[in-house]
Amino acid sequence: MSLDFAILGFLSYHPSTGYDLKKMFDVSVRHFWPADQSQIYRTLARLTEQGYVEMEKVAQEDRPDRKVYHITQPGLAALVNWLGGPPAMDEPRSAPLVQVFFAGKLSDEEVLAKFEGFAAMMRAILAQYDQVPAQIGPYQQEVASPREHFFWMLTLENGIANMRANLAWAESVIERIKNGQVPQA
Amino acid sequence: MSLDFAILGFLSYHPSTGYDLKKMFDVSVRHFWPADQSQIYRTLARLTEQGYVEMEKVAQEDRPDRKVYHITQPGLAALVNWLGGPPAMDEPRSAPLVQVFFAGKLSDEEVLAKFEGFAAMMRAILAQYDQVPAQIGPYQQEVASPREHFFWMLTLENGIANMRANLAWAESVIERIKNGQVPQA
DNA sequence: CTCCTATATATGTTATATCCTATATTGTAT
DNA sequence: ATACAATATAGGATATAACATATATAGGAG
Repeated sequence: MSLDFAILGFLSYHPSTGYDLKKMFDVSVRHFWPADQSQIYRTLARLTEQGYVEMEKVAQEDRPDRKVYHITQPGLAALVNWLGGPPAMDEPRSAPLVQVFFAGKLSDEEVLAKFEGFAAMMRAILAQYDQVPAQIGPYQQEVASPREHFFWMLTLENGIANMRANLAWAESVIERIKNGQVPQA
Repeated sequence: MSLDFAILGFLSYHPSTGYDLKKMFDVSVRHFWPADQSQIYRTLARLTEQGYVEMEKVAQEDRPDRKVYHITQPGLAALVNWLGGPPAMDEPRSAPLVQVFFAGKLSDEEVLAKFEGFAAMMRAILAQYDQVPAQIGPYQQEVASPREHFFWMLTLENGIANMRANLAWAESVIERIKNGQVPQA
């Protein structure tokens, strides 16, 4: 469902092709809503059926025709309705936490390696976040007002805040393992 | 995939029925890996085909037979292999952040209401977390060593740390809205 | 006396998502 | 000379999940 609205959101900035949308996804919302290329095309087809978007073929020499999608009035209404509606709730799914939950099965050495792996992953993600502003820079000028940009940056702030909390947690666990504060079986 | 290992993990404590598993899920890992009842039964069927679990029918008077599943040697090996393997990575999906990303379409009043909704949700989740230790208490005695209990509590710690970071973020946004620090269109 | 909850399992349908592959052409790098 | 990346779209297969419903019985609340 959120994919539908994310696509409508991007189309509300300006008309785009599936290919364009994929690129925009990959530099912006991918960090909290990754989208497969084939999924974008299929969703575009469905949104067309629902009357939320319309398509115009733009012929090109040499390359396949571009199918440029634009949002319709009902589409814009649906988008604003969802945005202004109740806060979206989602069931969190975290495979890493499942590993932690049952990590008592492992030895202290294995657990230490696991948490050091987590910490490394989290640092890598924080490093990726650092590059986001530069990546969305081009789109910012082309597409967004300062107001829109502000909200884009809020999602980044949220990602950073969460990842820092996760890293601090992982580091505290590493400390406890090293200090022998983990109960033995 | 994680559901498979979560089920194997619980069965590694002691044999259980699908019904038992559902109850254990709902008081423990639900906060980071919710599982549908029908999904548990289907996964149990698949794990049986794979030879990771085996089932024994226990006849009961008056009620349907219990199908008690226990983990096999290959199942335990697969579990430990996954736990000790590379850190599980998962693509995060956050519908609320999609709403934030496109929230520039809304008025300041609507945005304020939205973030106050978020903050209320987060406080409710933190309140739920407070009750988790009491909920898993019974299982703790019956099933887990202090070592296992330690790792259970680590997942709770992680949830609390993340949710506090989220709440601080939401509150800081609310402040900025109230102080007129949000750029206008 | 009726309704709800608990115990216990299972299927059908739909939605969603992932992965792989196919098609077609141009430009760039090795 | 050849391979790879970019532009552009799309379908098949598979996996996962969500939601509703079905079966069957006992016990307690109102």
